[in-house]
Amino acid sequence: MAEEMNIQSAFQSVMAANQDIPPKQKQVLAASLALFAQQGFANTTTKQIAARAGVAEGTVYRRYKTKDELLAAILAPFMTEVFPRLIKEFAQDVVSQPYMTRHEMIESIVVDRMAFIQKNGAILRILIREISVRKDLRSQFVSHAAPLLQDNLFPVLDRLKARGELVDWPDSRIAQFMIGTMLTELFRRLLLSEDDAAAVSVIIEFLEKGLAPTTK
Amino acid sequence: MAEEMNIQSAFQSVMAANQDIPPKQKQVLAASLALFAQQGFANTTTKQIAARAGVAEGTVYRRYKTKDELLAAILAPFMTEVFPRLIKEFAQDVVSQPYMTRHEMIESIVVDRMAFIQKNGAILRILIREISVRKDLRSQFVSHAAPLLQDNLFPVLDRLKARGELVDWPDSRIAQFMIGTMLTELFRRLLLSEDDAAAVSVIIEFLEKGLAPTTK
Amino acid sequence: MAEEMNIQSAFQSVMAANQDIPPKQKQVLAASLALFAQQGFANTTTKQIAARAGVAEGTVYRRYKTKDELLAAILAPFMTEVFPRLIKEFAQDVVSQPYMTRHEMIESIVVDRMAFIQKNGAILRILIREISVRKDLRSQFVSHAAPLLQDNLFPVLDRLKARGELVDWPDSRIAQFMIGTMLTELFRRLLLSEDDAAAVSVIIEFLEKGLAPTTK
Amino acid sequence: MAEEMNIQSAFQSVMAANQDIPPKQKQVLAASLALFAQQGFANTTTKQIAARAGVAEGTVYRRYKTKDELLAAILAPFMTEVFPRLIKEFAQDVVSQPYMTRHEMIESIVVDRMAFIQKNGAILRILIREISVRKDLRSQFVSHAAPLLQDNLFPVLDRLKARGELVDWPDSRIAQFMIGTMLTELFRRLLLSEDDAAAVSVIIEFLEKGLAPTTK
DNA sequence: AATGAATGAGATTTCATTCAT
DNA sequence: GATGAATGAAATCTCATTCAT
Repeated sequence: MAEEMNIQSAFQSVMAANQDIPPKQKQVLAASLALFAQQGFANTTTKQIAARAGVAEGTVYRRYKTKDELLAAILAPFMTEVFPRLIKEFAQDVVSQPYMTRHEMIESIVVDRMAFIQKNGAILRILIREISVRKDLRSQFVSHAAPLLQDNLFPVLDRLKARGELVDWPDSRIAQFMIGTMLTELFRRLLLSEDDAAAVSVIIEFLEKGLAPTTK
Repeated sequence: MAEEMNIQSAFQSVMAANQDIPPKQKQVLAASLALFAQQGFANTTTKQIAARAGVAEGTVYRRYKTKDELLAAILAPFMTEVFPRLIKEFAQDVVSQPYMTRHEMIESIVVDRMAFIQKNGAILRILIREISVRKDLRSQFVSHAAPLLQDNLFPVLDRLKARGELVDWPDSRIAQFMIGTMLTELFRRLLLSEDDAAAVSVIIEFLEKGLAPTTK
Repeated sequence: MAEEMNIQSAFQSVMAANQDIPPKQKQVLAASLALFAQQGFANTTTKQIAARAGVAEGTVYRRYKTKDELLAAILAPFMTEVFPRLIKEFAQDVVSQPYMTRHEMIESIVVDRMAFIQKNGAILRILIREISVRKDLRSQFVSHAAPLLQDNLFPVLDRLKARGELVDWPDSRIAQFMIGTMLTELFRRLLLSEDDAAAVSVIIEFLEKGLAPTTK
Repeated sequence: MAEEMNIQSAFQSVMAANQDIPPKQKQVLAASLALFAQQGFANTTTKQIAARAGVAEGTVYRRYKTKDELLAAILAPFMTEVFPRLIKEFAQDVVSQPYMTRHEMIESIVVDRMAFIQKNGAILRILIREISVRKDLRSQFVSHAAPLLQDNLFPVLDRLKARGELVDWPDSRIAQFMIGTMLTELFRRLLLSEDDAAAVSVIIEFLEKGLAPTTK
């Protein structure tokens, strides 16, 4: 699937969004990303970041004037570029196939999105944790994501519902189950630290059945 | 349902597990719980806890000698008592009804567990967040939860599988989808800050269909 | 003169304005005052303050959350209490003697104000230096001092002018010369580090002659 | 008055004393001067200087190896050249007119010196502030200025005193009042940010009367 | 038991200065 | 010469923890 090629890892995207950055600054960004994901933002010191990046502590502050800006530099391009692109790419794929079945749609979503999640697990972890802790980030995220879903995912769902391919629940609920189920894989891997290649196909089957229309 | 009555809110459980505590210490515990859930453990200062509890900062330390002990005092009883009881109660219910259908089992699980999640969302949030950041807590949790599920949930799943009531996936995967789906509700509510009374029945239907055996 | 007794040293006033302060906090305030006066605010580190006060560095921040607040704690009571009281006390003295001569007025002003300047040289040095460097402090000072002079000093000057006891210059100019001349003594002492007991009488004579009406 | 033409602005003098300086270094010097005067030396960063000068931060250090040298480059020529020349020029004027009256002398001093103060207010502000904070600068200034006044101003004062044109106070006191009164104008302008063309003549009259011999 | 001032280790941040390009 | 990224020492500030009252 050509689309898959388009999905860049969020880390690369963060870097792309921070073009023309001197190499040491990239190291700082990479170190921050790794440490924030591993230990959490609040538990990571700039000293650790500097050590991991192999730079002096002052260097951490050269481009990003506060630790919070460092977090923003990681999350912002993700929310404003990577995430939107991800959703729009999906929409394009789907719109070009008006007579998609539920299976085709879910497979189309899950395969690419799971690849994305696996590549960008680190940033997603940071995002999820910080969203649950910072009100400002939460509303920023909601105001970014809501219209994206509204405009790109929901019309597709509605069309499928109209054709009797999808259960008749509110779109937000269907999205909750789709996204949530994919994210459980992130959590599973955290706990079991094991990789399961079969995960994708199982998730597809689970969603496909779970979201089938109610048969009375 | 009688069982529901048995499910105490985690906070009450925490308090129960900390019996004979002077009132000020209870206030400290309650304040910590609220603040940890809202802002995260690392972002909460003992000063904030003291203020919220209406006590002096020194008082925070009378019973719990470190901030970490405070976290432990909240999470430990939850993991060692509340959580096990929750699962065992479920097992007892189910074991007494050998010919349960998938629907009955899932309903039996979800109704009570969702009530539990809704009551104890605060502690769960703390637990999930801290588990993702502390390796020790993670292995502690895994070594607690794994046998519990192994001993209580998995036999039930196996029996249902044997009777063709349940899809033939590894138990851990089925548990992942059941627990994960229920937890998505926590996250949904965090983002949308809206309560949906219909959530439970939708989740039941979603799981029931999603976990049905593959029909070929 | 009874009034002289009323003039408290600004340091005592700063302390008075910071009543019920634990002794260590007073030491912090006193150390800050001394060091700011000696080395300037920007050249004084909180480490120096802590060392001079004989406390830990954290103690410096217990009551005053920033170094700037420490400066404010010293200057604010001076501007809002000591300085106004100083001017009002003068006004009361003078108002009770409607037929004062220029000599009497100037003597009445200079004697007490010079005592004040000598006692509070340290704070005045800080105030003058910081005023010349911070725009906010400057306008704060102007908006405090201007009405005070307007209401208390200028009417007295006008009355003397009307009686031909005082040169017919704008009040602000007369104030400039009176205050300025007194302050030159501060600067002289800084440079020569010598005390001249005769200063007061010389200043009185200089002002008395300098501010006499123009004889044509 | 021809002399007035001779008085160059201190900035020009500073520049003159730093002849053969590449243009970028001049910009650095000018930026430093402006910023030190506005914000104080300690509150000005080399980054600000570089930005204001329109050069890179490294360039600030090409000629002046430390920030202190930058201050020295501004103040030194002022103290060693501008200031001495100012006083000597005055002396030459006066010596050539042995029968000067007090009015003539004061006018001769004040007119030119006030022009000087107005032109060089920025440097004077820096000088005064730093003198009050640095002991080395203070003694340097005293050892420079004292003999200059001793040799050039004091003989003139003595001659006038001998002729009964001037009050019989110590020369240092008379100098204090003359210089101090002129400097009050600097401070007045800082506070009121208004220019008063009449200032010079009022100051002359004030000094002339204030320094008149005591009449008994 | 409770208080809250004090502590000091350590975190964040600043900035004069250096140095490779 | 000029640049600006990098440095690291030192400054400001935070906060879990202790302790005298």
